[in-house]
Parts: sequence; structure tokens; C-alpha cells
Amino acid sequence: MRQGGRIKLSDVARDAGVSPATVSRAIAQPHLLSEETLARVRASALRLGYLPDGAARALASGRSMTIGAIVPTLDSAIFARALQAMQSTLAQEGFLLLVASHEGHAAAEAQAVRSLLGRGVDGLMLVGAERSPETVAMLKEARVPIVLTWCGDGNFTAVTIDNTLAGRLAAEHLIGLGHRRIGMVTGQLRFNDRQRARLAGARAALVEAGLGLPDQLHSEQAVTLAGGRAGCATLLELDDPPTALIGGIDLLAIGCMEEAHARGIAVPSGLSVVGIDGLDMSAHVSPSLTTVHLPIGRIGTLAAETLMALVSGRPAATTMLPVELVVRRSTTGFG
Amino acid sequence: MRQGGRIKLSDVARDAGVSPATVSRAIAQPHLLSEETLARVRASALRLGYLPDGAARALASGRSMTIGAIVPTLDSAIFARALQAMQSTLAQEGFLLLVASHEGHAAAEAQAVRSLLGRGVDGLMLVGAERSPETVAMLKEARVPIVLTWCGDGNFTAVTIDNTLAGRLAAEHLIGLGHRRIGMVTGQLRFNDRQRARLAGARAALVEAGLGLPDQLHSEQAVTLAGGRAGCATLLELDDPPTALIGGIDLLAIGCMEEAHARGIAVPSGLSVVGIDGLDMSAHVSPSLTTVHLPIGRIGTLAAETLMALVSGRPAATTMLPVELVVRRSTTGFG
DNA sequence: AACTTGAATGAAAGCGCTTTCAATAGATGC
DNA sequence: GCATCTATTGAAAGCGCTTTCATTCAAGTT
Repeated sequence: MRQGGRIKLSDVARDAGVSPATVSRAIAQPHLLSEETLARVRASALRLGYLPDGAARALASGRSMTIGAIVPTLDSAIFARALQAMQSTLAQEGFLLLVASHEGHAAAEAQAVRSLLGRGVDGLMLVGAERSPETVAMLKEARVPIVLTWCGDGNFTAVTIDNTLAGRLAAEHLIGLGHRRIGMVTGQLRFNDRQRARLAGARAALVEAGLGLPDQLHSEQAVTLAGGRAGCATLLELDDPPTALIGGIDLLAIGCMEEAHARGIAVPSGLSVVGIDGLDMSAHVSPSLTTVHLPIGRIGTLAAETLMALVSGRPAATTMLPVELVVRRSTTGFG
Repeated sequence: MRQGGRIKLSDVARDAGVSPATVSRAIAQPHLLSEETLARVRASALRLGYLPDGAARALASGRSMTIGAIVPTLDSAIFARALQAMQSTLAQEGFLLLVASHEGHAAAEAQAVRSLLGRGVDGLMLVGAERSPETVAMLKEARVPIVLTWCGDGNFTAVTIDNTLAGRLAAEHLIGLGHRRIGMVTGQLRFNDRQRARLAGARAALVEAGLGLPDQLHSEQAVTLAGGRAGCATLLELDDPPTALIGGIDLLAIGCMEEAHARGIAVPSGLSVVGIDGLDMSAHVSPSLTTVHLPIGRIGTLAAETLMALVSGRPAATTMLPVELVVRRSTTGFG
């Protein structure tokens, strides 16, 4: 499909009076050339407006200078921030980000993995550790580094946070405040090990405190503000409604606050709410949200750095980033 | 770098007892093969776990099945939503999205354009119409379709919204409410034609109403909540402070409300605030934000569709999507 | 002065696929 | 019955680059 005009490496070579090999070296390994030759080649390339063909380079060298990333969705403050951090870190090394989203479907993720691997990405970033055996097999057969984020497993290098701890910190904060009936609104648990871990962490803390988290005090919702509202509504309509709520992500927690507000229940005096994420926005809603802050940007940066290390043969270990409770105005003592 | 194992097209051909050409056809033009042959080839491919090499395909065919997108940043609800919409539309056609961000720097955008074009994207999406002449030249020489979003110019196909009208609608709403001193907080105007157009639209409406928008009633800030707060603070500290504020984007407007709140000024009774964007969040802050709603997701979808049309040789025209004022609780009458 | 060595460059063989161009073989038309 | 199609398939020439492997030549070495 490429039309007549495009300047190719051999044109530059002819113009500069050198062999194609020399031009190739001028691009990828300039230190191999004499200053004089290098300057001449560069001048020709610049004058002709030469742009190396990435596909040809990738085919010949086996490296595409491209990293793939598959996230549940780009339309989320969380993943958007992580990807932005990744992208800007990768750009510094001359790598580009090829993105795909699966919107919560394991099959779509498998398809994306196939597609990205087929495109010859030099590395792949995925979210969470849960996926079908076939997808895992594909990843293991892939000849490129894989980095999991948020949650890891023993199989791949990962940049994780302790989701269980995050859930626990949220619960313990409320327990410490004297709450005895604590509910939780999470996103879909299916194909989402992050949410499951947070729920498990909260539940463990509640059980240890002798409170427990019975099923009717847990509501599983879509990860949207509306989901948060719906979850909150469900829990508040119980005969013995909770006095405090944990949101599996900040967005859900904010939705909970909103629903409470709509029902004339004041937060935190009538209902304490704590989130998990530490969105910028959460500090700015009213009342400001107590939340377990996760270093999202760091996840992206570190995932990129880990991938860069692995790509160039340097070792890289799985990392776990710290999480931290940030107490703001949406929680208060009870009883 | 590729190691021994990877199955290639010729392996499948041998296994299926056909020529490489036939396998290639089985992948890209199955209708050319007899059902029997096709089935045999597919079975072999499946059994061997064959994954076509994207770089080789791209090199041989001149198409990479990849679309590039360059946005100011991924870490923004706006661009994240547009990209998600684009990505999911493209995925349906088997295309992948290669993303880059320039974070407000024209030079970074030029670099990204070079990089993506070099990678052989089959089409390119850009935000806004303002860029250096060199970048424009590069785009014009590119043999792939270019689609601008948000703002267009005569040079390229575009999927736009009327930013000027958005600014005007925001201003006219406040004017209609009786406000006589109206300020505006925008993001950086440099390398951001969207913000400039919104400012211009608001200013035009204010001038027509005999009010005008003197420079000291306009504050240029970073596009963050903190920027909104700072801008609001600046304007409220004037000797004759405004009674209403327009935010160049919702985030700035929300920052304004927050600053007002922090200063004990009630919104909307003490200060009316209107935004431009229609973020989901804006309906959920307190008070809910009056804003000019922009169809962000549609921009992404349409940009993808336009690109798909152009890529396959179908015609596609520049589109302008409607904007709409959504009145909520952050604005009220004055005087 | 003959011998290494290292730096700079070129020649040429692919990388794994797509795509003309031909060839073959039934099917169709007159 | 022979020319003409049409549907299938194969052969082979690249796509534009990278990368051994050689070669050349100047600088050290002994």
C-alpha cells in the first residue's frame, strides 16, 4: 500500500555515499561509526526526511520497541493514571504503549493477549493475576517479559499492592472508631482478584474483631458512582442497617455518600464511609473521603521500569508497594 | 532475538500440506480457499499454536492494523473516556491503539507523531488543530489518514465540538441569571486551542451583553482541582470580585467551588459556578455542577469510525458534535 | 619489518509474511 | 468438441531493515 515516495534506508545510503549497513548503524549503534560518517549520514537522513520503517526494523531485529498493556478499561481514573505513568516512562526509552481493554471479560483479555503478542510487543503489562489457564499458557509461551500489576502470583514478575491489607486497614479504622455493624460495597468479584482481596481483608479484620461480615452486609455492584449508590441503598434498607460502609474503590464509596445524602443521612454522623484508592477527587468531595491510599502512579512507573529491565536482560523482582490509610472527614466515631 | 521455537507460517503450510501462500490466504482472505483446504489449514494452525507475526505482516502488506492516538495526557477523565471509546471501536475491526501523550508540549507531540508514523500506524488521531508547521508538514506527508478531535482546521478531517459555543452557552446562562460580573478560570491557553475557543466564546457573549471579560477576570491555571482553587482565589480577591465563574473544564469549576467553600462562600448563593465538559463526577459533587455537556465518548467512537472509513478508502467528512447546557445546582440568579 | 589488533565499513543473507503471476482443472458456452 | 471461464493453488519475488561475516587500513608490538 505504501506509495512511491517514501524515502528508505537505501536512499539515504546512496545519498550519503555509504552502504545501507552503515545507515542502519547510524540509527541504532552510532558509536560504531566515525564521527565524520555519522555526521554525513545524519545530514542525508535529515535532508531527505527519512523515517525508518518500524515494521521492517521489528522484523529484522526481533524488537518492536513497543510494550503492550491490557487493562479492564481506560475509562477509569485509576488505570488512566497508571497508564499515563507507564507511557511517559516508556517514552523516555523510546518505547511506545499499545493498549487494549477487556472490560471485565476474560475472553476479551485472552483475545487482547493474542493480539498484542501477535503484534510483537517486547513486553506486556496486565492487571491482576486471575485469568484462564489458556491465557496463562499463552503468556508462559510468550518469549517476552510479562509484568502483572495490582495483584501478582508466583508465575510472573509483578508490581503489586497489598489489596488484602487495604481492605483490612479500611475495616480496622471503622472498628477502631467503635462501629459494630460495618458493610461493604465492592465491584464485581468475578474476574477481579483486587476486589476479592480487599473484601477478604476487610472480612478478616471484622471476623477478628468478633463482628464478621455476613453476606447481606456485602453488596456487589458495577464500579460506578451509580453502583455505589445502589449498593448503599441495598445495605441501608436492611432491618438493621450498617453504621459504616467500606467502598471497594473510592468511586463506590463516593456513590455511597451520595446515596446517604439523598436519603437525608448525614456523613459521617449518620453513616461513616471509607474508600480504597486515594483518587484525587476523593479529597475534594464533601465530606472529604477517608480512604486507603494506593500509589497508582508508582505502579505504572514501576511496571514500566520493570519491563524495561526485563527487556534488556537485567533482572527485576516482584515489588509490593505500600498502602496507607488517609483519614479525612467521612468517618467518625460511633457509640 | 526470536528464539528457536516459534511456529511460523511455513511450518503450518508444511503441516497442512499446502503452500505458504495458501496459509497466508487462510488468514487474510479465507473466501479464496476451498472449504476443505481452509479447514485443514485452520486445524494445523490451531494445533501448532500458530500466531502470525505482526511485523512481518505489516512489512509485507503495508498495513499494521494499528491506529495511533496522541493526547495531552491519559490521566484525565476526558481523554481516558475518548480513548476507551476509540479503543473498543477499533478492537471490533481488529485494530489496536498505540497511544502517546505530550503533556502540553508541542515538541513532545512532534516527537510522538514521528514515532507513531515511524511505527507504521495506519491512521492517527490527534487532539486539537494547533501545532508547529513542521509537525503539520509531517502529517501532510504521511501516507495515512489523520483525524483531529475536539478542534479541527481545514487541513484534516476532524471530529469536533463547538468549543466557542460551549464557552458562549456557559456565559449566556450566567448572564441570563442576572450576573453582571462574571469571571473565568481556564487551563493553559498555550498549545490548547480548545481552552482558547471556550474563552473566546464566553468573552464574545459577555461583550455582546455589554459586560465584557476584562483580563483581570480571567485566570489561567493548570488543569487540576488545585488550579481551579487557585484561579478562584485569585478572582475572589479582586476589589470587585465576580459573582459567577466559568471553569474552562469541569475540573477547574469543581476546584472553584471548593475554594469558595473553603472561604465560607456558599455556592450557588454566594457564587455561581458553571463548568464545561459534563464529567460524570460533576453531577455528583455538592452542589451538583451546572455544565456544558460535551459528548466525549462520541468523539472517541466517531474518531475511530472516521479513521476506519478513511483507512479502507471510504470517504469521511468532518463532523461537529452538539454541546448542551445542563443546568444543575451550582448556579442561581443574581440581583 | 613482519605481525597483531582494533576500528570502520561493506556484502549479502535473511526476518516471516503478502501478493502478483502462472498453472491447473473442472465447468460452461456455442 | 474446442475455446473460454472461474475457482484453487503454488512459485517466487520482494517489503525495508538488521546483522553476521569479511575486508580494509592504520596503529601498535616485538
